[in-house]
Parts: sequence; structure tokens; C-alpha cells
Amino acid sequence: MAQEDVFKKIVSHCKEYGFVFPSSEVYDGLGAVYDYGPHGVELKNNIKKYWWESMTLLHENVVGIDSAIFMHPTIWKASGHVDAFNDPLIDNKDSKKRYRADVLIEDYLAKTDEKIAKETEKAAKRFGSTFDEAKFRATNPRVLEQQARREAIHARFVKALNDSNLEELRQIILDTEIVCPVSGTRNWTEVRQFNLMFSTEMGSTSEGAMKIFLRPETAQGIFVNFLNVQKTGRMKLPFGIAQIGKAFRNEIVARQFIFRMREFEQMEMQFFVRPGEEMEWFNKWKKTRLAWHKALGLGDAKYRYHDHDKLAHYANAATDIEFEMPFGFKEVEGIHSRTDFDLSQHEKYSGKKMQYFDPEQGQSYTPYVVETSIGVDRMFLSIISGSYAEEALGNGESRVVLRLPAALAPVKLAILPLVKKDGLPEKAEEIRAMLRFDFHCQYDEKDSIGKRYRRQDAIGTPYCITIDHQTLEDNQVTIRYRDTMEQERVAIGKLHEIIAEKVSLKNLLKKINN
RNA sequence: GCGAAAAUAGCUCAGUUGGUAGAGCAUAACCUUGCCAAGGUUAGGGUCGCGGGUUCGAGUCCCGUUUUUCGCUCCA
Repeated sequence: MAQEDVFKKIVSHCKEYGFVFPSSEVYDGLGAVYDYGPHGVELKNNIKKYWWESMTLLHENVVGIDSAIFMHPTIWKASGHVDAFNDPLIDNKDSKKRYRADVLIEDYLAKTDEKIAKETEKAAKRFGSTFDEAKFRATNPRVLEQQARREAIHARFVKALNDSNLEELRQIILDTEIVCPVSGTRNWTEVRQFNLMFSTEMGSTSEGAMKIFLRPETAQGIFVNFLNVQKTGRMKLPFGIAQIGKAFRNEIVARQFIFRMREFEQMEMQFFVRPGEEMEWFNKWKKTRLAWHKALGLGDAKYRYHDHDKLAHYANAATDIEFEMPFGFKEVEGIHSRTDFDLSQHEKYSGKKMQYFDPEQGQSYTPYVVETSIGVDRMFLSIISGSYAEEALGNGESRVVLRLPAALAPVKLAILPLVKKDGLPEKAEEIRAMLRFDFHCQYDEKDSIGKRYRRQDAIGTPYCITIDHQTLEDNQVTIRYRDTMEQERVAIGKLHEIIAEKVSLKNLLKKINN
């Protein structure tokens, strides 16, 4: 089966079994926004719990916060998002390709520099040892002319960027006769600004309203609370702050189901370290985070690191943890060494000191930060894709099964009376009453037992408990395992202990800690 | 945002040169069976994504629009 078909089936499966629905579906949906259904929200909550406990239980020096989505607008100037999330874009009408207008002009400037350098190099060869490069550049008319032209364009470019003058950016592209690398034509559209941050207004009167942004990442809520947490929690470096929360990005292209959404949820941890020790911690967290993923047992081969060559403006090292989705290896988590960029920026913009006094070193400094940032929704998708299987059974039949890690499954066990008479439902109800406070149970007496097993397979329920006539005599039930379809007879009194051991998050957490 | 394709029941799909909307599975009720789905009877569920146009008549043809998929582009 082709990979795209598998992906389509997973999307259908998510809808059909109440994991994920398109948002506002009765109104034709809203682009790239999705809702989680009854089983979806359970799975998602379990994922978040697994992450949260791995951070806060396994690390004494990692604490949590929950910061507001609304934040002071200057935060986004300090973080660089106001600039970096505003890309001026231009399309070539012939090739239908889209480019960043500023990148096109930067490329042109770089090419001009190259030309001048080549010219100079050629001259150097001609003149040999008597060549004076500075003098050549200052006197050669061709070079002078090119240089002057370049400087003029550069000046206009910088001014246009500062003024956010989109028409001028387009005019520069026209004046420099930049052509589309693909079509080779100069048939350009207008330059348009794309703001990747959502904005709204705070304040109920129009004149008193302040434009504020919905956060495009949760990290800044941690940075601006760095000192609050450090001081009130008596935290000593190194330490981390963890947060789970919604973030919003007005993506130009948002696609591939819940992989790239406009409203999404992040689980981020910012780890504050002494300057100079960041690479050590970066490597440590790289390992720890991969172990967290692998502990789920979806298959080690489905994960890989992807180190960044081009680094973002704040980072001095960056790696993605990628998962093999049905549409290829895709980023699920990013681990970044963010240096002291964020804290320094907030110090600069707020005018407040963002430093830590290190008692051991007897001095203050701005900590460096190692970040782990994971998308809950991407994690959800990776787990569903990694668990989804269509299996042929020996008897010529087949089943669809979600091999979810037991600790994350939305329903932990199904309680099934073999027939709905002879006192079996009553006995089943007794067992349910005993287990319902500890495990998410589902009771089902409809249809044949085989059919009910398949229904549970489809939502990933790891264990089914079947009550039969013999149960009434010996107080034993059958426990049926989702993955192997094997059955075992156990005493009712032992059920709690057996299930608890199998579905506990503890066992996952122990795997990472080793 | 551009290009291409698609949209009919919860899911997967059929629907003839344009003539009053169908199947399988799923769901609900009852009967039957009882350890790996698809026995019987019955029921509910669709203004065919939405809006316009052509036509006596549109699920079907045309235009627009929304959503989805793929490619381009972007991706902290």
C-alpha cells in the first residue's frame, strides 16, 4: 500500500473513531484547525502527562509554570518575532514561484560582490606581484561603477526595510533587473507582507486599545518569568522551567492534517546553564529527549536526529528529533542551544536586569539556555501513525489495530460479558465498579465477542476482560491482549494489580531514567 | 498565495447523453448465537460542500467560493 494511502486511512480512522475532527465542520471547516474528540483528548492528555512527569518528576531541578497566552507586545520585539515573522514575499507570474523579496535583493548584492571580487582576482593575475588591490578598487572605472551601483542599491534596500516600504522593495527588484531563477523573466507581482503572528486588541475602547499578539511560541513566557521562578523557587543553576500551552502561527501554508496547524500546542523546557557549559547540556538533553521518544516502543528506527546547518538568529547549535511519518521523516521536537540571546534581549528592552548571581563563582552573569521544544499535536500524529496497523489474520480475515503504548491508550480496558444474560452483565458491572476509579474502562455487551474485540483494537485498548459462565463459579475472567490476541485466565482479585503494572506511566519513565 | 485534483449518509464509494438519491460497512432496537468482525427482522441518518447561472428540469453542464490532498513556496 502506498504511503499516502496509509496517511489517508489514518486521517479517516481518526475521524471515525473520535480522535480528531476538522474544526467547525458544519460550517465547512476552518483552514488547518482541528478539534480533538473523546478518544483524542484522552490520548493527548496522556502524552502531556508523560512529558510533564518526565520533566518534573525525573529532574528535581526542573519546575513548571503556566504563563498567559497574552503577553506584553514588546516581548515580541525583543524576541525578534516582529521582524522575523514579517516576510515580504513576491511571486513570479510565469514560473508561479514565490520568493522572499529581501532574499532576492540580498542575493543580488552578494552576486555583485562576487563579480567585483572576480574582476579584482583577474587583475591580480595580470599584474602579478606589483598588484595593489586597494588602489585597483579605488581607481578601476568598471569596479568603481559596479561598487557605486551596489552601494546605492544597498542604501535603498536598508531604507526600504526600515520603512517597511514594500513598493520600494519591488522597485529595487525591477531596477536591478533581477530575474526569476526558474522562468528567467521579470514578470513580478506586488510585494506582500505576511505576518505570521495573529493579533488582537486589548482594551474595550478603540482609542485605548493596544494591539497584542497571540504567542507564536510558549518559550518567551518562560524567559520573562526566569527571575520570578529562580528567586521564589530558590533555584540554583543549572535548572529548567517546563511549560505546556497553546501557540499560534498564521502559516502561509498549513497542511498535512494536524502536522502543521495554525493553533497548536507546545511542550517546552528552557534549561538555564552557566555560559560555556551549554554544549555539554545540549548534548545531554539531546540524548535524554531521544530516550523519551524511544521508550514508547514504536520502533527505534523511526527516529533520527537532524542537525541544523543554518542556525536561527539566537542559536549556536540546533537539532531536530525526526519521526518517520507516512509522508517521510518529519520534525517532532527541536533541541536548541539559544545562548543568552533571549534573556539579554529582555534585559535590553525591559531595562530590568536578567542575571543570576552564582554563589560558587561569586559573580553575576546572564545564563545560557538549552531548549527542548516539542509539538503535542505532532507527537500525537507520530504515535497514531506509528501504532496504526492493518493485519491479516490466519483465517483470511483482517483487523485494524492501534498498537498504542498501553500507558497512553485512551481506554485501558474493556469489560465484556460473553452474553448479555444469565447474570453475566451484572457480574461485569461489579468488576467495572471495582476498577473504574483507577482505569478508564469501557463496558460493551453488544454484538458478538469477536466484533467487540475488533472495536477495542480499533481504538487501541490494550486489554479486554471477558466474563463467562465459569466466572460465576470460580471468580476468574479471561484477559485478552490486544497485540498478541492471546488470552489468559486470571482471578478477579488480581485484575487491579495486573492492569496497574501494565498501564503505568512509571514503567515508561523508568526506561528513560536508566 | 499559485498550479493540479477532489468534495454524494459516521466511513469507503456508485450514480447512465441532464429526468424526484443508492450500496457495503457503521449506528440504534428486538430475536438468535456465544472467545476473535460482517445471522434474522426493523429503524434512524443525505436540501449531493456553499452561492449563482444555463435549462421545462442540475448530484450531473458553466462561473464563483469554501474545504481537503499533491506540487511549488515558507518553516524558530
